[in-house]
This record gives sequence, C-alpha cells and structure tokens, in this order.
Amino acid sequence: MLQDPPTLAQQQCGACPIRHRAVCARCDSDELEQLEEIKYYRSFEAGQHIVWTGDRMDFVGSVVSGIATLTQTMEDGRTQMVGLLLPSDFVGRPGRQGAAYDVVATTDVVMCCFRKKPFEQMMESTPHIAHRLLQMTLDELDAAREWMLVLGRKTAREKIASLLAIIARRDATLHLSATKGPLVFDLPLTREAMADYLGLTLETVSRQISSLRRDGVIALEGKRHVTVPDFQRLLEEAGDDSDGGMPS
Amino acid sequence: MLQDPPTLAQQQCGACPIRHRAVCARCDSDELEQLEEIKYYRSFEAGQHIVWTGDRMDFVGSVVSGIATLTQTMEDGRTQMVGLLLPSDFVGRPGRQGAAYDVVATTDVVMCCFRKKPFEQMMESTPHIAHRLLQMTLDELDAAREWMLVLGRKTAREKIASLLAIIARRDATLHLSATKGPLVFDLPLTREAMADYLGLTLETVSRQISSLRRDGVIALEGKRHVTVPDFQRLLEEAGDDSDGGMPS
DNA sequence: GTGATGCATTGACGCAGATCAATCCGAGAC
DNA sequence: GTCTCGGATTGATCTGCGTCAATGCATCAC
Repeated sequence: MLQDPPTLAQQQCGACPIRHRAVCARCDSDELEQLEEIKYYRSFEAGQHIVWTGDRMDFVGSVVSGIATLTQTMEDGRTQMVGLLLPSDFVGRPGRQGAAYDVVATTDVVMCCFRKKPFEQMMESTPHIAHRLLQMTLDELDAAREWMLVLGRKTAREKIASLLAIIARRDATLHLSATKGPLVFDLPLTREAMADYLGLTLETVSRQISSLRRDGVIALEGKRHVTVPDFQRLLEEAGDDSDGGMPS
Repeated sequence: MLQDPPTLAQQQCGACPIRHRAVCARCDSDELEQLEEIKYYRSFEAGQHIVWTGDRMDFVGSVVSGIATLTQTMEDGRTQMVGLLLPSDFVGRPGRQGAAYDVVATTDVVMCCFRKKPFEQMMESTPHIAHRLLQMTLDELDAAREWMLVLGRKTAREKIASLLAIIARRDATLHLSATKGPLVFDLPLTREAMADYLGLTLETVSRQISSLRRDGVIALEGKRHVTVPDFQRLLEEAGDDSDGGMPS
C-alpha cells in the first residue's frame, strides 16, 4: 500500500520519486546541487507528531512518502483538519518563525527537509523555487476553498461522498490506473480522521459510509478497501455536477 | 463609510492608497512605471458581478476601495463564501484561463486591473512582484484554514462572534483606532452574506446577533453599527483563547 | 400621504447530526 | 486457546440549527 521509503542515506535528487512534482520541480541540475547541500531526510512513524503548533521551525520540506495531516485544535479539544499532505506536498512557511498547525504522520512518513535559513536565501536567488512554491500555494488555496464549500454547505452524506471522490481521484492520478471501469483504492484515514476532515463525528462518518454501501454507491472489503463501481454516481452523491478533473 | 473612490483617470501609483499593501508593495519606481503601462481602473456598483465563474479572465488586479466577495455556488443554489476581498487584496490567478469563483461587489468597488499577459511576463522578470504575491497567497491560505476551523467545528454563536472579531480586528488595524476601550465599526455585510460566510442561514445569524446583544457582548445601533465593549469577552465567545493578533 | 421593495427580526416546528452507550471485529501478546 | 486494545459499527435519545411563515422597519417612488 505504501511506497517503499528510501533509506535515510543521502539521496540523489535526480532519482527522487517526487522530483518532478515537489517544490524543486523546476530546478535545473545546478540548483539541485545547491539543494542537496542543505537537505537531509527524516522519517516518522505512524501517529508521530512531525511539528507541534507554536514550535519554532528550523526547517521546511517536502513529504517524500506517506501521508500526514495538518490540524488545528481548540482548547476544549475540538479538532479540525485543515490540510492533507501527500507525497510532494510542502511543509512549513518560509519567513515565519513558529508553526501555525500540528503536523501529524498518519502513516509512516519520510520527509526531505531543508534547513530554513539557507532555503530562504535560495528562494531569493532562485526564481524557479519561488515560482514553483507560488504555484503550489495557489493550488492549495483552491483546494482549501473547495473544502470550505464542503464544510459549510454539504450534508453528511455529501461530505463523505466528496471525500471519497477526492481520494479516488488522487489515487487514479497517482497510479495511472484505468480511467474506465471501477475505481479501487484504500482509505488512508481512520474514521476519526475523516470526521476531523469533514467537521463530523466519527459515528456519523461510519453511518454514512454504511449507507453509501447499502445503496451500492461503494463496496467495501474490510474497513479500508473501497471499490467505486460508478464514479459519476459518486460525484452526483457528492453534489458535484461536472466531473471536476478526473484524468481523461 | 467608504473611502472616496479615486477618479477613473490614470492615477500615479505613488499616490495610491494601497501602494504599500498590494501586490506592488515591494516594487521600486522603475517597476511601478512598468506597471502603470499595463494598468487601468474599473469601478463597479454594489451588487454587481466583477467576475463570473468560468469566465475567461483577461486581467488580474487589486481592490483599491470597497469590498467584494468570492463565492461558490452549487447547482441547487446553496452558496458558500470562500473569500472576503478588502482594499489591497488581489483578484485572479496568474497562469490560469478561467475564473474559479464568482467575484461580487458588496459595496461600490474600484479595481486596479493589469492586463494579464503582460502582468504574467512581468512576474517572470520581476521577483519583487512574485515574492509579494507569494506572501499574500500564504496569508490567504492561513486565513482560509482558520476559516475552515470556524466552518467545521464552531457553534452558530461562536461563528458569529468569530466573524465580528475578524471584522473588528481588521477595522482596528485599518483605522489605527485606540487599542483600549470599546471598539466601534460598521458591518460591511448583510445578514445573508454573513450566513454565506459562516455556513448558516440568515435567520440563525439574526438570532445569534440578537442573543449576543441581549447578553451584552455587543451593542447595536441600527442594524449595522456595532460596539464591542470588551474585545476579550468577544474572543471568549468565539472560542479563541489568546488574543490572536490585535495590534498592540 | 400609500404602496412597493429590500433587509431584518421573531416564532413554531421538524429533522440531521451530535451524544451517550453497547457491541463487534481483527490483530497482537502470551 | 484467552485477553486486551484500537478501530468500527449500530442503536436510542437529545438538541442546535434549518425550514417555513408572519411581522417589522427603512427607504424610495409617486
């Protein structure tokens, strides 16, 4: 299910699995060499905190493999996920001292970290990096806004269908699987994490998944393995009219 | 309540009211001259659409005066506000053809528009602009994530209190008013717009505002003019512990 | 003045989803 | 095998907010 994590030995950027999607995507070989000077790998076990809200961050970096979440928590314990980090996604904000969110490894995670100060200097001198980061940030902003519609206006059933559609779509993009026929994937999140994503309780998540299963929108094998026989149907359940960007 | 809009004649950037906060904030005088070549002003009346979802955008630009909203709408009419645009905020996404959201003028609005193609070229050649845009986009992403917590996890009363706190805080920053003593400001949004912002109905908005008034958290004069006698109290009602960035 | 129009308030009622609680299921540990 | 433990499911009940509907209150046209 997970990609094999690279060893923690210094990796050649050229051979990196996220080379063409991460913040370094547009760098030429000179620039990659500079990056290799300031980079190091760190790995985290499932469940481990990568960053705590308020911590001083002395690095920024990319998720190489595994899945992590960005979450906010209120004093009384209510928590809301505000970001889902997949391989190639960027962590940290150049130009800011403290972390604004908790970052938690959902599966085992390997991160490619850059020391912050030198990375910030490179950003000044290397437009390729700044441009790519801008592009990625704009994409994240779009995703956040889509998510706001889900949180603010969709029913529990629509929320679940939306989340399944997002994961299915992402999985299809990643695995270049057949675009016709049933989609099959594993849920990378527990029911509780899905609830935190969608602003629901875990009980409601469980009920709505059962309901979608009963109605034939999805099929389940075990608790995590999902089959979507008709993606269009799923999108209708999500309240989305158009296809919304499946790779065609 | 509104600032006097500039005339639509070509303005000197040097005299622009948002000169030091907009996307051009870091530009030197040479760069401003270049920008002046590709810029023009447009004004919109309250209620008018500035951009429709899916429209081809041939410009990007900054809000000079007035207030506009970014909204998404589902087929059945449910709408969610996903951005609140104030003077100096940026509209449009470089490198994208179509608009992803409706942009609607809430008050009369004046925009400083740049023709898109030349602006994109300038971004490539002028790191000051790209950097500033990255900074602004990261700020927007933070705001969107804060908003996601509000939408996903807060009660109706906390949502209203949060919105009032955001507006109060922004107003204080803008007007450099006294940081102690009661805060006073005008709501720039109708009850319906607040509902669209918070993922509520307008009736619930009305009820919760009345409730906060009854409990002495706020005072109302007319329907829009708000006094906050104790900002800390408002923050508690919003479910925020710490002060969260009032100018001190 | 009267009527129309847009925004806001307030009430009555119902329901989607939260809460509280019991049970289930699979994976380890031993 | 049994026990534990974390995650998941399902049921019963409660409640916050949505829905439907009436009323209020300015502003504007005439």
